Amino acid sequence: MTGTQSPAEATGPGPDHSTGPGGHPIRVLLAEDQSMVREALAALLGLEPDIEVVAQAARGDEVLAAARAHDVDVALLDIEMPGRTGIEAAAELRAALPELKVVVLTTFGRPGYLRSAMEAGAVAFLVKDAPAAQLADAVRRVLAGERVIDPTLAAAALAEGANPLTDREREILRAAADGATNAELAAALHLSQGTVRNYLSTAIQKLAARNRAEAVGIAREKGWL
Amino acid sequence: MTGTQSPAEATGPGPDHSTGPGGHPIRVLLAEDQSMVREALAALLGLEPDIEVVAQAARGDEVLAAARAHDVDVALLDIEMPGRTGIEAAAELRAALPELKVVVLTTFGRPGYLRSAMEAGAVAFLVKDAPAAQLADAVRRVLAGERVIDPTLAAAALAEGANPLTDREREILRAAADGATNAELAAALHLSQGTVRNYLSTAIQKLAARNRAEAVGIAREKGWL
DNA sequence: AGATCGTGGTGACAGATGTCATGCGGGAGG
DNA sequence: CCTCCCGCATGACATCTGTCACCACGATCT
Repeated sequence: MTGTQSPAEATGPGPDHSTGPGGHPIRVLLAEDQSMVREALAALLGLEPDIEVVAQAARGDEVLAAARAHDVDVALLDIEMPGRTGIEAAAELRAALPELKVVVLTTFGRPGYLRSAMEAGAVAFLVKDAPAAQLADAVRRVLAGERVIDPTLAAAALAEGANPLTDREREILRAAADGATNAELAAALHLSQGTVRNYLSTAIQKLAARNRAEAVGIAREKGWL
Repeated sequence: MTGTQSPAEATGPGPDHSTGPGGHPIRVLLAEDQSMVREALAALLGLEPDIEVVAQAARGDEVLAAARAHDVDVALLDIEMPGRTGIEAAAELRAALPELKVVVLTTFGRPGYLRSAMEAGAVAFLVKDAPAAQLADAVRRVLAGERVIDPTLAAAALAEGANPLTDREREILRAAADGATNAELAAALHLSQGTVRNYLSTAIQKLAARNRAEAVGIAREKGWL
């Protein structure tokens, strides 16, 4: 199925070839920090006659400007990016360009991510280990007004329930993630050591962990960090 | 801000690297667990007239069989894969098919990974946030007998020095990574609790960490885990 | 033969961590 | 109004963790 020609550059002068649903090719913004992956995805989408990658971003904080500059129909956002996460960028896009359809694309199918993405205004959520064909498919479907979400993940997200951690607990757990001691956490967050230990203790119990390290692992896995 | 210049393509008056050993297109095996990324990379390589992706693998333990079945010239291996890491798969390939050129491709430019990859017989080491053009380029160059390594990373790998941890220390640190307690580690590894603590203590000191959590983080970052 | 190193162990000790009871003040909601 | 919950704090207590000294065996190297 890789019998296509046209090695034209993705960001190059787009000749109007075959038409998409709206009459013009679908204009896509692709945001992903790893260039090799980003350009590979662009190549993949470039094989579709009705899709055109008109802009690329390597950082979350470049997304909004790029979307504005290129009159984009659909934005494909990776979550893990420097500058701003794809989720934050999605929220920004929704505020500034409500017409734009946002697809969140991620390595980790964490239920908490799905939840946050939907709350940030995304209309599709794809994991990178889904078949590649789903990517172009999702682009077309969101433009048609559909939402695209892996049903398994959706079920998992509902089953998990919401994040049980309070803001403070999450903040402290995040700060503790890289091995800081209680004293350092207390200093960094302007709290007493006892308070830090209390928050950590309740977080550990809420997550059914046996110590802070496991708590960090669980929270991370569920996308609650 | 990846200013990729020199998009020189194979049709130009360059060196004679437009075909594989027998005059046929270069036969490539692509191993990467995330289908979307794998198929996207395949699409990218498919744009090159002298390269053909003849086999794909989604798991490390499928690599050898796939390479054998398709008479492959170059194997492109991701490191993080289920079943077997790309590094382990590289060692396996060198033992079974010494002619085959192995390119290791990874998300994380950890010096320890580079070192392990080279020891496992890889002849090229690419990070996924390098420009996409380097991928096809590396494939051609390894087939021509060159080694392809990012000089910055090579310098970092030399500067880091070798992994200071003994086998046992690494094993215990790895087991401790997800929050197990000393008692659990002792039980799992058939050691006494005191021994576990001794090993952990020396590992913490070797890595200049302040506790096991930080030690795990440092070891992971350097690719020593 | 002696020195070194990795592995495995013990005992002791200080300090870090996790738990619990308890207190206070403020905001949200019945 | 009163209660519940969150943020913040303290003190006390038990356990876990990290460090240190010291021992023993086998392999390796000089």
